[in-house]
Amino acid sequence: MPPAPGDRDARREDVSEAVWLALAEKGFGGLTLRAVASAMGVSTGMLMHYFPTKRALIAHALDLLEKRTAERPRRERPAEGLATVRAMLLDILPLTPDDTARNRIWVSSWDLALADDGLASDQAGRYTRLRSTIRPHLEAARGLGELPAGADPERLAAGAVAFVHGLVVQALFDPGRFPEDVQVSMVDDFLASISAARGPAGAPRTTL
Amino acid sequence: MPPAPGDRDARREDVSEAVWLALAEKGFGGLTLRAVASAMGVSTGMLMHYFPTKRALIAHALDLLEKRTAERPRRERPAEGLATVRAMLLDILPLTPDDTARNRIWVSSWDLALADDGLASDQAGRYTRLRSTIRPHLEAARGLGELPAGADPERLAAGAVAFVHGLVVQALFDPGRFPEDVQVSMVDDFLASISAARGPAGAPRTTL
DNA sequence: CGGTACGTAACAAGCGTTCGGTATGTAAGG
DNA sequence: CCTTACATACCGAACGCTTGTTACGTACCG
Repeated sequence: MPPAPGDRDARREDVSEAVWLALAEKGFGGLTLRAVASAMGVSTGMLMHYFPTKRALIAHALDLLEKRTAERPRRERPAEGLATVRAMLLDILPLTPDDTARNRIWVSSWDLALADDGLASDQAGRYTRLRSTIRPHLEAARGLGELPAGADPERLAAGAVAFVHGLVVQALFDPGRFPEDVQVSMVDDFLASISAARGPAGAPRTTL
Repeated sequence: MPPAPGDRDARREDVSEAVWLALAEKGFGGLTLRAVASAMGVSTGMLMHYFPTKRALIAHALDLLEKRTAERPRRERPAEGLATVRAMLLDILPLTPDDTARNRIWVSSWDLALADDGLASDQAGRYTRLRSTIRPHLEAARGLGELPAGADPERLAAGAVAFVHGLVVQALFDPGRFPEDVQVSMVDDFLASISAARGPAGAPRTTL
C-alpha cells in the first residue's frame, strides 16, 4: 500500500478507535496490545510501528481520553453565574452512552494513576484545571448575588467537582438508580443548597 | 511444623497482611501472586494452599477491604441528627495514613469492578447500604428541624456520599491541597448548605 | 534502488497453576 | 513403646499460557 499523505495519521485514528473500544470494555487493567490489534484486525507488530512501546500506547490512550473529554459536545452556556456552572456540571455526568464510556474510562484510569507518581500528578493537575475552569463562574455568581457574599469560590469549585464526580461513580455502578432526571435534579438541589447557604464565618443564617 | 489449632487462620492473617501491602502499593492492577508471596517470604505454591485460585485471593482481598472498612476506628456518634451524619462523613475521609491506604485500595478496585458485572453489582450494593446507613440520621435531622421539612433523605444521602467520595478522590491525588482541616471544613460547609437549603418542590426560598 | 508499511514468527519474561518431594505432626496396631 | 500409615504444610521447579518486544521477510511506492 502507498504511504499516501496523511495515511499515517488516519491509521493512528484507527488505532485510537480500537484502544477506545478495548478500554470501554475492559478498562486499563485489561488493555493489551493483542486486544487492540485484533480489535482492528491487524498484527501486534503493526502497532509497534506507531507506538514503540506499551507505555507510549497508554500515554496515547490518556491523551485520547483527555482530548475526547475536551472535545465532547457540550450544552450551551446560557448566562453568567450559577446557570453556567449548572451546564458545566451536567456536561460531566454520564447521561449518554458516550458520556458513560468516557467516565468509565476515567474511573478505570485511577487505578493506574494511583500506582504511578507521574500519572498521579497529571491527574491532580487535571483536577486543578477543572476547578479553575469552574471558579470564575462561581465568582460571577457571587457578584450576581446568587451566592452568599462570604463564599469562597475555589472551595466551592472543589465541592462542586467532588459532588459531581462522586455522583458519577455511583451512577456508573448503579445506572438504574440514577437515571438522567435523578442525576440532574441532584445537581440542581446541590446548586440550590449552596446558593441558599450562609457564609462560612458565622454570618447570619436565614433558616433554622 | 505442627498443624496446631488456629495455625491455619493465623497464616491466612499473614497472607491478608501481605495482600494489603501489595494493594496499597500497586493497586489491584499490580496484584500478583508472586508479589504477595515474596512480600511474606514464602513460595507461590504455599499461597495456593490457602487460596486455590487467584480469583479466590481477589475475593479475599475484597472481603478484607470491606472488613477493615467496617472495623476501622470510628469517632463517637455524638447526638442524633446532622452531627451524626457529620461524624459518619468524616470517618470516610482519608485523614490518617490508614484511611488513605483504605481509600486508595477502594478507588483502585473500581477498575476491576467496572470490568466485571458481579463485582460491579457488589459495589452498587455497598453504595446502597452506605446510603441507607446515613439516611435514618438525615430523617432524624429533618425531624429536629436541621433540614427543610420537604427534604428527601434518600436523595440527600446519595448527595452526601457523592460529595464525600468525590472529595476522597481529589484528596488522594492532591493531598497537599486537601489537608485535614480543608477536608473537614468542606464537609462542614456542605452540611451547612443542605441545612439552609429550601425544600425541593417550589417551596419558598429564603435567599435570592 | 531505497524506504515506508506492514505481516509472520519468534523471543524472553512474567503470569497463574500444577506437580512431585520433604519434612513434621497425629493416629493406629502389634 | 515402637513402628507404620497417613495427613498437613510447605518448598522448588516446572508447566502452559499470555504478555511486551524484536527480528526478519515481503509488498508496494517514489
